[in-house]
Amino acid sequence: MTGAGVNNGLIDELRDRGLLAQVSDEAGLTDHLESGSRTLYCGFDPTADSLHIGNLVPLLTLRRFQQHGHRPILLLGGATGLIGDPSGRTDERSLNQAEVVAGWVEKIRRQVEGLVSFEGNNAAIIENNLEWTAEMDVISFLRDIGKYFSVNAMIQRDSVRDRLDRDDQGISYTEFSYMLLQAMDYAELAARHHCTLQIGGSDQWGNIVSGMDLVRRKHGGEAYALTVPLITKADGTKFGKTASGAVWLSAERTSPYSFYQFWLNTADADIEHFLKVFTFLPVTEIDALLTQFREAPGERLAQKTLAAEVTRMLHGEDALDSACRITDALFSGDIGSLTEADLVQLMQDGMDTTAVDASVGLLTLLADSGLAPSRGQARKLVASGGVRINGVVAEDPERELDFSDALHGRFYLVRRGKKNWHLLVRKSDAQKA
RNA sequence: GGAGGGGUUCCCGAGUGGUCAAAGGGACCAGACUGUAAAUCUGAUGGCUUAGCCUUCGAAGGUUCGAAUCCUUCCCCCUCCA
Repeated sequence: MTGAGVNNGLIDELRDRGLLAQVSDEAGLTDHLESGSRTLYCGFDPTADSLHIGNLVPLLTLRRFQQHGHRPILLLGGATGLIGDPSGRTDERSLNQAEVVAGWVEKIRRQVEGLVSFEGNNAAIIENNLEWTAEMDVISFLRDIGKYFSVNAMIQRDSVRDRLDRDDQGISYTEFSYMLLQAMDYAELAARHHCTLQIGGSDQWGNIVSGMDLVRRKHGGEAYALTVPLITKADGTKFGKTASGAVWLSAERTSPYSFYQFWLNTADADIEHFLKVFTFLPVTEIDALLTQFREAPGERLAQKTLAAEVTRMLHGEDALDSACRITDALFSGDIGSLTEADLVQLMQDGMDTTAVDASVGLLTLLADSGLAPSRGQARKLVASGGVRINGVVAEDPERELDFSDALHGRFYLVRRGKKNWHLLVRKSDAQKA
């Protein structure tokens, strides 16, 4: 990764992995990439304090470019995040406070730092577009940037036209201007770092092309655009969502265990696709793995490999170990074999935990822990046999959990359905642990 | 501006005075089967101190023993004409 040599065949590899949605000039870009170490960028707007797994696709694509000898720039949208990208949105966004967005930028910065290398000749760079937009005055913006854009062309963009065509939604001038800001980023990075390629999700095509045009017009420079597909699932449901919401990259929002479980639950129909997109295993190795997997699908070797690879990459070896440990403990079916240390470990490894002083009613616990939406629902859940305490189906909804029959005298492992767990621990011991 | 149509529980959508916490479908949840998969089958899906009670059908009032259903005003959406 640190070498000067540039590997060829990157574009072909991206295509093999299903990572190529659109390219502005494939032959030209291929030559460009194979004739030297280039600089490319991808922008990430802070819309929350963490990125989610949808962002992983362009993020890992940057990493692939870096492995092929190119220099990636991670552009954090400290400015664009204040405006709101209309792409793919059917409604106007509400604006976030500037201080809040600035805080998000910092958190996201720390997140992306682990995914690309900052060593060597093609060390990654992190930029924040607030740097060159915050001080810009309106007149300069309109004269130096705005002059290059035709409103006639802008309103033809899908992201804008979708909103203009709607009867119930318009688009504000604020969001309409978004593509100018993004285009300006490309031009700025071209000037600062000789950046010649912007990548992004396929919904970004319009914005990226705008930037490419601006670079060419303003600087007469070389500029390319490439997008990766939005990830879809074979069953048509939205990728990246679970019952408890989006899957985040931050360990605070989505624990490494939950993250591991998300990948482990990948459908057979999606597994090849996901292995190619989300791991760095060579395609030949993935093919061999799939052959083995298809001989014994029940072993779910492919899912386990995917989950391990991605979890290790994002959260590290230790987090992967603990995720595997929790998984083994919970799904081996033998709760009674867990040692006290194992249970303490579960708690430390991020399992949802409630600590109480003495005793708590089962319904109250189910409702308060979020395992059930309400006491009434909890009651029905118990009636349908969907709740287990320490591995045993709970039959009495009025049951009091008073630790008389707790694991090691202080733990209750409560399970809803197959995959939803909650740990109840006696409070004095929770502090000690 | 004129003429019509409409806003129902997470979504779509039935319901035109009591038998309505509201058909049906989807989604989601649980159970069975399985591989912590898919498909399939079964059940559940407003809240609660759950054989009962309380709160919901755009909003606020009103009629009535009783309203999602009738009346009044208001808000919002759609279609056609100008």
